[in-house]
Amino acid sequence: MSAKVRVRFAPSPTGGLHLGGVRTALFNYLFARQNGGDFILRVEDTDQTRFVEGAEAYILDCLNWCGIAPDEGPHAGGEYGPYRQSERKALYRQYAEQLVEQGNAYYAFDTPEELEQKRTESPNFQYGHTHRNELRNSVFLPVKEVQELLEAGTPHVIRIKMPVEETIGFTDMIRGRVNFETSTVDDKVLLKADGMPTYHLAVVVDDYLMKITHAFRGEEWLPSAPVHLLLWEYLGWKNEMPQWAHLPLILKPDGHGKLSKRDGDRLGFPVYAMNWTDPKNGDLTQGFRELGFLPEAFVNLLALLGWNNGTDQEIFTLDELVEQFSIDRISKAGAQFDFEKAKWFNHEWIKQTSATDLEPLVIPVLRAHDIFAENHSQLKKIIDLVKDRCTLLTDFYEHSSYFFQKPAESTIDWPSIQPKWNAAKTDFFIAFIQKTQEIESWEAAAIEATFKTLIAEKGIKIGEVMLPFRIILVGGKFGPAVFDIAEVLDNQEVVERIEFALSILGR
RNA sequence: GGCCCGUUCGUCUAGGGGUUAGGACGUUAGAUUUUCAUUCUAGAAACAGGGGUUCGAUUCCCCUACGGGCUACCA
Repeated sequence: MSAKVRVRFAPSPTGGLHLGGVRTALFNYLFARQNGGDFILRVEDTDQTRFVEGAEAYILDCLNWCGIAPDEGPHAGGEYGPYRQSERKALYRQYAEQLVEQGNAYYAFDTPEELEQKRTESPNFQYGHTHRNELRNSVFLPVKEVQELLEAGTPHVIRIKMPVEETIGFTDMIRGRVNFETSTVDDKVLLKADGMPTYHLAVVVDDYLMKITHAFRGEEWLPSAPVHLLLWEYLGWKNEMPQWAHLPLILKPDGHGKLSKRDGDRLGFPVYAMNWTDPKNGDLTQGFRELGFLPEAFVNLLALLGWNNGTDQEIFTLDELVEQFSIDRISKAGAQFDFEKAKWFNHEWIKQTSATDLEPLVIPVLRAHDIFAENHSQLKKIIDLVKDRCTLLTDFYEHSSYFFQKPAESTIDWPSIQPKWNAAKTDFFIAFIQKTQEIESWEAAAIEATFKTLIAEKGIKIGEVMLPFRIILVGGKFGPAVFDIAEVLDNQEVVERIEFALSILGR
């Protein structure tokens, strides 16, 4: 009864990994870790027409980036493999045949075109008890004819035979009791004509074979639960059925409906965890990672989309989530995704991450703009100086580029200093250049003291030269404390920037 | 259309038979920052509607409305 907890994340390798997918994986991971269980990755690639090259490796990369790598899967092996359903193809047929023998399923020879025809004729057409006695299947056709069709190798599927007038239900860990009338559900295909199982058969067989104890999946699966329920029962595995939790959907930020990749494109935010390039047309879709999100922040914001710990705490580390996660605090209603809030999470995480931890992530951001910061202690100082103003990792470029590159003449905010410029100011800065040579220890406090002493000597107001000084150093009205900037820039660089400005202002 | 799930500020949510219905994002206003951002303080902002049950419902029940999901040989 107290079997080891085993959960699985079972994506289809059909493209980029969506926010909702990562959240499902995350909840699986949290639950497994919390209970000392196993977290399995199972690749549901039963639809050959939708298979996309590279998607599986990409999914794994995403999980690794998030820090929620599975224990078992095609990448890591395990006792319950193979972990790709395409490689398990041979396994499924016997179960489908068993169901046919038991009378819980049947062969159907109708072609997709025939069914399409039916559906256009009557919009509410369902392949179920109301129609199955008029279609080409082993329920309706004489035994002999069925045999002939089978022997002739006629393409066919196996469909579940939904019972009439039965109420079937289960207790969802999030929603409580959910009941269905079996007559309202159609006879789902279990085994396709190509011999591959559909999701319905595969999920039940594999969850059983892989000894899954708890199954997390999106709410969109709730309507097909009765099919799965029946399968567990017909296959004789009812007592081993996992407990289910149907997670609330992640919705579009505007209007309503499930969040999709298109919404991200339309509204200007990522939906995939990492960059994804469609191998068919080469289209690149930007991911959270490349946009400048920290994995800790990404995981944090996903966890809070539909879950909270009942307090005001919003910032959680993965370890804290593992410790505090609980299914009964998952909300029932769908959550609209809010990119502004997502950015807030990232900002918080950047602020609380040390310069040492940030450095390896900032280096590539700068390198993308041909800035090669080789002085590590200087770079860390810069990171500490500007990280409070960076919402995304990529913001480090615009907030620190002036440390590495002299502001270009064309970008300097001359209008803010030129109109009030005068000989006294020129005189002051020339004198300041001299004074900087006497500063023994080039630190913000010493620079400031020298600056202020000189102001007193020259009898000018500090307000008249502070802003010009800043603009001379960084090019505009922005940035951290000006003497901190001067310290990081170093003596010679400060002098050069002042001399350059004077050469323009003195004209 | 049918079936299923859901409904507290614009958004994410806490709460729960009697509360000034709390927090966060965003927003507004002030303060600090001799720059900008950060930060701080304050403000506006919600229980979908109707019936019950009850001394009392936002909270429990029912109905309606609205929203969402599913209704493929896709997952």
